Amino acid sequence: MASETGSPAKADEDVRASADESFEGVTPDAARRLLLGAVEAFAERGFHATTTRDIAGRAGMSPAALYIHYKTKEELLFQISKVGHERSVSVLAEAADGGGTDADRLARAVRHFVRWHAEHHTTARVVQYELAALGEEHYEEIVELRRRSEEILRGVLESGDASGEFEVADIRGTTLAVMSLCIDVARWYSPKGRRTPDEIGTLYADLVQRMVTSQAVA
Amino acid sequence: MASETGSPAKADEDVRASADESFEGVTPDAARRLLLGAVEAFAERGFHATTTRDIAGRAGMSPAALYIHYKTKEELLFQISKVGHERSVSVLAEAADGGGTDADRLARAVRHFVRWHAEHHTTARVVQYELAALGEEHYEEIVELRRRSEEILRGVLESGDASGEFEVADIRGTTLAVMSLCIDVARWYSPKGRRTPDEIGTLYADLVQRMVTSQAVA
DNA sequence: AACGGGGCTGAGCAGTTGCTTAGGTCCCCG
DNA sequence: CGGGGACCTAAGCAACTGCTCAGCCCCGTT
Repeated sequence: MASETGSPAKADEDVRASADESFEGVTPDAARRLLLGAVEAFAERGFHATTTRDIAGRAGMSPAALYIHYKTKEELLFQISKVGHERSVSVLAEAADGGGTDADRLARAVRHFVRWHAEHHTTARVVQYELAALGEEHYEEIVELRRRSEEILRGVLESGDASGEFEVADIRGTTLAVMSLCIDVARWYSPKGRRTPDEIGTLYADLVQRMVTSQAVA
Repeated sequence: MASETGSPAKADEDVRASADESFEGVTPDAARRLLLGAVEAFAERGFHATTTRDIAGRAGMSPAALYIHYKTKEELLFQISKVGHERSVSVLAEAADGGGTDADRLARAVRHFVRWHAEHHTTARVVQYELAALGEEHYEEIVELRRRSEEILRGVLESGDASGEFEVADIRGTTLAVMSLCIDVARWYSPKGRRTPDEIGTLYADLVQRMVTSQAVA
């Protein structure tokens, strides 16, 4: 907020810290700066309330420069969504694929997934809450990625349930609930809060663990 | 776990029922129609992507008519947010205040809160995800209401933890998690889905129950 | 019948939006 | 040296935005 006339040399570390290293590979440099500016702006104000002038300004460029690197404003959102989703899916997949019991895999998956949503809450907010602004084709492509993360999680629950390690009455519903829990972190997390991303991840992993474990009957 | 059936299927068969009976008291009629139109539009496209012309159109009126009943578009959002929050807080409070063990109170609270978010998902979506578009003063007022619902839930957890009925390591964190779970229902729920609001409420109440209960040590 | 006022509309204003276009600068290649 | 492509800007267009205003209709009161 309040950086309309900010010095161009300014918040490079700021942007990098809050807005992600996931876009490191994007070239040329100007295209990456535009992406980072867009992530920031979309997360702060939402897609529709963000102007192309704002995005270009954050990247230290004129409004017209945006259209050299991206066809439309929506394509900018799509790139963010795509890269962000790919990143989060791969975080989840890696955690769930590791060895150990199904309980281990589940705990690791939740912890890492949550941690990603907290650490990259700026990107995650855009990724999770601005989907509706995507064009139809782009939307379909993203939905496919989301299906993947749901399937990964469901796979762990099914495996644990089949082996008797878990006791889950409604696997699909529980999967959805766990996803909700993790995703919603991006909505409320603030680096100023009292908990670190890792602490939240650990807490949530524990809560989820309890959700799927059979209870001592009172 | 008293049976609190109430009327069997008091669901209004009106198609508009999805858009809420919470605004029944709003008069005159035109003002209410505008509110309902705004809820629909905001839920579909988001506040910033919705035009005053769209809202007025849904209410069957000319764009200018909106300004007879509301000062700005933002005030429309504020009214929706306020009424919606008041409604959801009162649903939560009523459920948590009822008798029974703390486990009963918690289960009832989650079930009713979730059910509200599913049944009134259109309103809930606006209420929960469009806050950022509110003006500063209005925003503060709404945040206060949200604090209330968090406190109600935390109260139940604290009570159950103190009495030994629950075993919660991190009460604030768990409160937040439960709130997340319930609220996020509004984001993904669709009446076309395979689950009824009541089924989701019951499932979630069970999941939360497990979250706060001490585990059988394997 | 005359009045008055709330409810509503058609027309439109000033400002903003996403995006385009014509032209400039730089640097790499021959 | 000169040509060409990548990159960027200033200026601006057409469309749309939230919102206003003069005036019309309708209805209960006098």
